[in-house]
Amino acid sequence: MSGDELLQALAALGNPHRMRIIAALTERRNYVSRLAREIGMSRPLLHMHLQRLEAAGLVVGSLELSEDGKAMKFFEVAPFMYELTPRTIADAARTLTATTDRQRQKEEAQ
Amino acid sequence: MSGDELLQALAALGNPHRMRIIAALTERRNYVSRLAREIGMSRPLLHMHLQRLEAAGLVVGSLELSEDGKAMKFFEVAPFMYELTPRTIADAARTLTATTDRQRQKEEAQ
DNA sequence: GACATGTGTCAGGGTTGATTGACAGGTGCC
DNA sequence: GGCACCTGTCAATCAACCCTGACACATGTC
Repeated sequence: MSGDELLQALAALGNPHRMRIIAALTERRNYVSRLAREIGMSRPLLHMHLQRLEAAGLVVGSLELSEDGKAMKFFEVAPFMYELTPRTIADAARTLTATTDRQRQKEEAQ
Repeated sequence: MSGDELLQALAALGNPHRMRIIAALTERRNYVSRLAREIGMSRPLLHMHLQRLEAAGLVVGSLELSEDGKAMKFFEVAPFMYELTPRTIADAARTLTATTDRQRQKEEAQ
């Protein structure tokens, strides 16, 4: 596992809304509109958070067609297991390629 | 461990600079100015990141006096161990008290 | 006194993230 | 056609985060 991957996962999990989304999807897979109603979040906002979680590989979504022909995007949690200790963080930091935009700007300016 | 505590730790670790800080302090304890030089970061910026890490309980700092009388703040990593799985995240989410500022604003407005 | 080292903090500006409301498109049903 | 449900995205706004430069204070040395 690369440091960038762990970084993305940690950044995605470090948000109360996204933690609650993981909790909700752990109980059962769900589609966007219903999940938004259940956890009391606007649909565009939930959509954004799900994108971040999916980009981090923590949830997976699949567009399915219900029996009555409606398109419904179902999400479920991806099985993951990260062990966080000073050691694992240090190892991951060594493989970090992610330079911040600010650093990139500086390098390009030279 | 409370959900808020885990949330703060994850938010603190989900940043490349802070991951590198953890990595550097894992090798040896260090004081702020020297650490800033070694990892190529401005001292005020490092100071801010160290504050966040300390607030999350991931590092501990102690103000010591060197032999020549100068005050030096040493930091070292605190031993921690978090196991991240859908289950642990879901459990932590259940004990979350952290409402976002936006939510707090709404509640106060009612 | 000037200089080097260490500490901390502050205001300002730039970038990213969070959030909402409105819009577009699709299907099936009455 | 109108309504109910589903999907997506967009602009605009506000908060949060990130970052720098400059300041103030302390100590020891030349």
